[in-house]
Amino acid sequence: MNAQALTCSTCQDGDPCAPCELANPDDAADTVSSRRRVRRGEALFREGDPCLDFLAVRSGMFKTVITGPDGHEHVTGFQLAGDVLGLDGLAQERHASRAIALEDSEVVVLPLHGAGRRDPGQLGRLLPRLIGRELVRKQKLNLLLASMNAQQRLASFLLNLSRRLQVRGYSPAEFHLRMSRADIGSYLGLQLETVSRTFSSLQRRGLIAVQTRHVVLRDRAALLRMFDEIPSG
Amino acid sequence: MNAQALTCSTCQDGDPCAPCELANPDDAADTVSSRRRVRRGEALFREGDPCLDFLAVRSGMFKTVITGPDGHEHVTGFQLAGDVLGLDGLAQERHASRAIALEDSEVVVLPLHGAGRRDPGQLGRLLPRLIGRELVRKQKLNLLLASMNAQQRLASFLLNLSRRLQVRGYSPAEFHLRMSRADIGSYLGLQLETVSRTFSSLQRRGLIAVQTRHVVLRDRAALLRMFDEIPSG
DNA sequence: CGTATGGTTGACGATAATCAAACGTCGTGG
DNA sequence: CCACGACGTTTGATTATCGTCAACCATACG
Repeated sequence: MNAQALTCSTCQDGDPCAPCELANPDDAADTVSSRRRVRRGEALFREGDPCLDFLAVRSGMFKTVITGPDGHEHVTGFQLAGDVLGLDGLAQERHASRAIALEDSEVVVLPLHGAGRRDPGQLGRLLPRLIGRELVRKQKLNLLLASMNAQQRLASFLLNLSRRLQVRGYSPAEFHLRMSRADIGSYLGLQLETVSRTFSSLQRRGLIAVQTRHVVLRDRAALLRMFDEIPSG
Repeated sequence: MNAQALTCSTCQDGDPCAPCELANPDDAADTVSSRRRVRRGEALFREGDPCLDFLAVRSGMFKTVITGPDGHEHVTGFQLAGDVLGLDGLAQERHASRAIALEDSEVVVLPLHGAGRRDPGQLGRLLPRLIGRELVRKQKLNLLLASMNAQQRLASFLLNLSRRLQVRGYSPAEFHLRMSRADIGSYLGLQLETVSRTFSSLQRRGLIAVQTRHVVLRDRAALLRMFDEIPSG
């Protein structure tokens, strides 16, 4: 009944909520151990790599990918500047996913066991909260994958991206997609052709304007209304 | 290419992996603050409830549920004895989901800020690992929801449940489902009719035997082989 | 005994997957 | 500079899977 219960202050719509994790990645760690540049297409880490620290995106954008039992690849998320990467590595102290830069990017390495356990620092205190958010987000993505149609999924994706860009000071109405249709499809559980068709459909209906990777959100209200459907129960 | 990279030692198949979290919930906390009994159908906590501690199942079984933007409910997981509940509440110090007992159950309350921050105790040191696992599990569920068909989803579900029961000393080949077809469907992103049909189909093929909620896994190898499909790429 | 809840099965239709072709863009090398 | 090839995108035609609607059964419970 109470749909609001699940939405945080910046998240009134029905999509996986991912606001800026760390306002300024540099501030988060007491000691920024190091930085690293990653070129477009390169992997920041891979499945099985030891995970002794984790990473915050300073600039650029990443996708995280896991490999299914049949060898098929699946995109589990997209990370913008300020987002934290590699939290799933906490389970085994080995990364469970692969992170690939979608453009030339820079990351900050945040040591997990930094200054010892006595003072976990800002970061240590933040950690449960960060992971909690990640968990909530994945849960919402589960909901999306389990119960939404193609249009709702794509609308959700665009609104989510829009909000995250807005938080970072970019235009929420007009932006450039850094990922391919195949990446979006993998993330949303759709084939790339379906993603393309759904883009076209939303454009015909006047809700957005698309030209390959350039997107304009024309009717945000209508996009939000796509989640008001009558409950099937 | 390397599908093994994602599977832990007790998890060779392609399903969301959820082994026993805490061998003995009583041991985990330095001080078990309290216990609580919950009757079948009752909620242990609800969305928005303050989340100051979290909970481990001592006996029985739970389902966790979130509510979508359209008011539609979605099952996010099932928790057996030893599993931890309420980790998604760490994000906001308020629960993001609702936990409902599928049978008369008992839980242990584990204080988050127990004996102060100086010594977080076993539990404190375990926490990142626990949440990490949860994250990995949700990620695998995402993969399932995004890329598997009905038969694979149900097979995955049954194999997962089987392994978790085995770890707890029950028969991995024959068990009783505590949740309804609707619950399974919600969890797997299928309609309850499809769940029912898929059960029947697996039975016709000789892979399982089902009678309402009683399940026998007849051909585990064949169930596992369902994930060897040729990658579509 | 009757009602309610949950499960099975059938018929049908809709949505998205698949297969296929054509087009645009970008980067490289002739 | 232009030509070529690789890659990504769009669109069409067709198919398959799953969702929807509906009827019917089984079991549990008051």
